[in-house]
Amino acid sequence: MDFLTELRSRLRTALTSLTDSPDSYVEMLKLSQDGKFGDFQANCAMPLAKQTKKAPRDVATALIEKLDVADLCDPPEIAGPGFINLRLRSDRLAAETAKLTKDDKLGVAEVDSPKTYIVDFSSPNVAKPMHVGHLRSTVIGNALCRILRFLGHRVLSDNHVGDWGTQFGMIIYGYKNFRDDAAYQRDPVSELARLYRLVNQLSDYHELVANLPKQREKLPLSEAALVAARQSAAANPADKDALRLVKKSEQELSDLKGAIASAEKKCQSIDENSALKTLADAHPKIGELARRETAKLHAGDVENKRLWDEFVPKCMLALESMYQRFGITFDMALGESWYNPMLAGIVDELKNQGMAVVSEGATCVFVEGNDAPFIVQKADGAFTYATTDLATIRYRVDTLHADACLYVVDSRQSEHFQLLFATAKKIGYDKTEFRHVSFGTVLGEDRRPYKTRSGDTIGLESLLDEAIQNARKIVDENSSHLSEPERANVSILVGMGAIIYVDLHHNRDSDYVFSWEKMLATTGDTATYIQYAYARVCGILRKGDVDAKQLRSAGHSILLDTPAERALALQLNRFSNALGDVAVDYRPNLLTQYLFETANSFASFYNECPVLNAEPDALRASRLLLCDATARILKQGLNLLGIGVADQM
RNA sequence: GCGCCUGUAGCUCAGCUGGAUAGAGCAACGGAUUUCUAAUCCGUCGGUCGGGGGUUCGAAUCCCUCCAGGCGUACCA
Repeated sequence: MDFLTELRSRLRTALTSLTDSPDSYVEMLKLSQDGKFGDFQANCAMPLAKQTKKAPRDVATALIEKLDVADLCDPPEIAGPGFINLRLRSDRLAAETAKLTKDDKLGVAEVDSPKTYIVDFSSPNVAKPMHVGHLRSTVIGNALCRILRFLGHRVLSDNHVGDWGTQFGMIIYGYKNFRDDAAYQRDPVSELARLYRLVNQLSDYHELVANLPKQREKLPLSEAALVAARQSAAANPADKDALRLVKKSEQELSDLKGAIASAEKKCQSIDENSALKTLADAHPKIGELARRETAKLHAGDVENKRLWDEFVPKCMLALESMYQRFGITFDMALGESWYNPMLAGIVDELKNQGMAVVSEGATCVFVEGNDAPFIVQKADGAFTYATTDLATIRYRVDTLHADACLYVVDSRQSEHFQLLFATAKKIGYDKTEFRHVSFGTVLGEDRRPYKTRSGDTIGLESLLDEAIQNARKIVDENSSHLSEPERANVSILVGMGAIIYVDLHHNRDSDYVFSWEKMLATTGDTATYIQYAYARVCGILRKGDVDAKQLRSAGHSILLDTPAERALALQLNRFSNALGDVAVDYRPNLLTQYLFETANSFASFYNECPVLNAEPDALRASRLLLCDATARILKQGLNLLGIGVADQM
């Protein structure tokens, strides 16, 4: 039973005579932060006392009188300034735990009013191989889908792949000019990726070469500005603004120097490579020409459309193999191209309604409070991802009847989503929950975005391979009792689990530092720890030759006479609540935390309470039931995160 | 310039719709195994929650301000 939710509902009833707005007070009933304060604590008497100008302890006393929890808790106690401490009755906790051990859904009730969620995640660019930057979106989005679905919602996962943008023009241009037919026959996707990188690099080169003189001209100006700022600050040491100006000038100068150095380095790498240099010289307008290929594709050019039709399925197939490794399937993968036919209509509508105006040649929506425009059509007539995203909203709400649309996307795009949602609301989509489920960057040990030493982004494929290889070493050290195929299987589970868990266990808002050492640590708060706990439970059930189905249906009672058993039982009953917490603000880290605590409770129990040798039989049966329920919750919980388990490891 | 985010133990991070002595993991140190997997458990050490003001009976949490860092900011997505 979800005791927290039940107790809150009881508290709500008790509060009705004391306040008209019980909601915020009900929330103040939470898990105790310390076992000596009982299992739950209600902190609402103090603020309520302030409102009514009474003594907090008197309010607490009055509240307790109204609070009907005698069937659930020992008599409530008032402590300190007016905390109400609640401790569950052991008989009730035991009875509810017994019920949970027999429940297929492990005490998780389906939500009263299911919603239709569209979860937009992963969304790689088909032109480029997936890299570490796609990891978080993929992993967080998948976890949210599974959790919301388990709670009883209708969930549609959508891979909104980038298959229509500027990058496609680069591929087409590269294919027409630089392709290696043999390589394309052998491995089309790698060849296309190579062509993309090449065109991108050459086009960058020309842009940098064109801009370098301007930047170099700025250098003396920036230096002079710094000197002037320093002089002014020296003349007025107390002037804070002057000091600030010095810092700012220093920053700007250093940024400028950095930009020039980085540009020079990039140009140099081309200049020194005669083959690349020859190509660069032969294609001086490559950037513009690639953009033109995109425009032709969008305009329906037969040849480009044919190439697009040829490339996209190959790319999608390659992506598919990646998702298979994660065990992810999408309900749909409607890429940008799918919305193409609707874009002109969207812009027309915005114009007709007077919401979009032409500014500096581009068609824009201006949202109050934002200086930057939301550009729905560029000066050259091309549509942008803003247009596509509006069309997507229209489809998701009008056709798919979404109650909520989640976008699991990098936090750097927050401004885009703010404008997108504001615009959607303006055109009438004001009943749907739109939510940018944002997340931070994966950093390297140097606190810069995670890259290889040479500065390339790290491919996801090789990252996963490396994780599994590293896991294999650990498995070999620890599991001499397993056969070769078993070890290989466990290595995959441990390696993949490590990557997924590390990502999910951080608060999604924060950046995190990627570290192999921490991730694959065999101790502490890791996937491995939880997987191991699961395997240990399985070991007990296997060794005892326990028929789980029979065990569950035999009608055994649960006995909770030791602290370890009681703590574990309480923890098992929290599963439902933990999942609910995830759904409130789309935070999977609350589930990783719960699972770690559960595995931890089990480990203590395991240490203190013998199971197979327990006597009498009633105690043995009770402990076996706790083991079985623990295993099921750990397995189900990890499964909701996209992480697998093995019975032995 | 404007906007968003971040700053918590030596390290990596939770906690942030205000509540009791600020929590984990790692690292360090000390214990536990004739008993179901020691990839384990128990304990110790460790923090003026970036600084300063304010609101409050009560602030890591809310407000103001300063400092430090990251990101975004008109035709890439």
